[in-house]
Amino acid sequence: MPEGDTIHRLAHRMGKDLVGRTLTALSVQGVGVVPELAGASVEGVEARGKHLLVHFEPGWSLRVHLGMKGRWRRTPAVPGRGRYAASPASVQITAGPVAWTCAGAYQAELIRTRHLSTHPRLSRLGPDLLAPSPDIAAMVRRASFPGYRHRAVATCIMDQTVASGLGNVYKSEVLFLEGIHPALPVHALAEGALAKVFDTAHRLMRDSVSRRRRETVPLVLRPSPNSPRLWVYRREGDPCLRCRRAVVRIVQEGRSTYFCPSCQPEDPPQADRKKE
DNA sequence: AGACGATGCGGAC
DNA sequence: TCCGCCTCGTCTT
Repeated sequence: MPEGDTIHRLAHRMGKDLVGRTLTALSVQGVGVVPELAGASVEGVEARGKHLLVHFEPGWSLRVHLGMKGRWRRTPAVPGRGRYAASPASVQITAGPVAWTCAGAYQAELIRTRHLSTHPRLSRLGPDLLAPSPDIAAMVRRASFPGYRHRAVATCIMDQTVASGLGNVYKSEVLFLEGIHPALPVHALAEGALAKVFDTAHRLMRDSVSRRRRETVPLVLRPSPNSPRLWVYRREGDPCLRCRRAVVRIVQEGRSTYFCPSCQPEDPPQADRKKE
């Protein structure tokens, strides 16, 4: 489930495995052999939004974006007998006793580390919601750009150039926790509401990374082990965990959004409703 | 066994 | 705003 929390969790695990080690082998689909990388050491593993970066010692970096279907697996390094050789891996990093193998990545490329700051994808990303203390004011500013203010808040907070790392699951969960109807345009929100949305997103995703599990409903509110771990996501027709009213699913720009019509009213009294 | 839908993204319209 | 991606887990026949 690759949203930002998944990628940051992965970067942490991969970093513990690889940082300081020497490459035994590296293959990136569609990329020829880079002679400089033979025997290179891994300097760092980093997540930026939904992008994973692996930095190598002679000034090269690997950038991988999983898209919806990509997956990483940690496997024992078995020389000459890749377990996943049948389905060509997007990426395989082998160092010492372990290999990290990625299948089905949306994008994978090797680039010069010094070119990262001008990379067409990376340079457009909004501040990372999983930074230790994310620049929320900058996110709010980006969401208020002309042309963005009239978009539905749900669509806006998923835009990776506004804030990076948030995906379709947290989109619904965060708006539920903030009591905001997903179809409201950004300009209709109460003062400070958007900043609270991003702050809540930061805390939810940070907790997911540290707990190694994506769950937004606190344990004390879950009577049985089978109780839902998410407030509204993928719970269409099921009772809202707060008010028991049926959760609704709408499609916004081709993506499902789940919300509770009672807890997230379309006409919140606190909203600034001035006409434009 | 087959249908369906999904966590994301960009290109076409 | 819609669709394709050719992948994979889950649900239905």
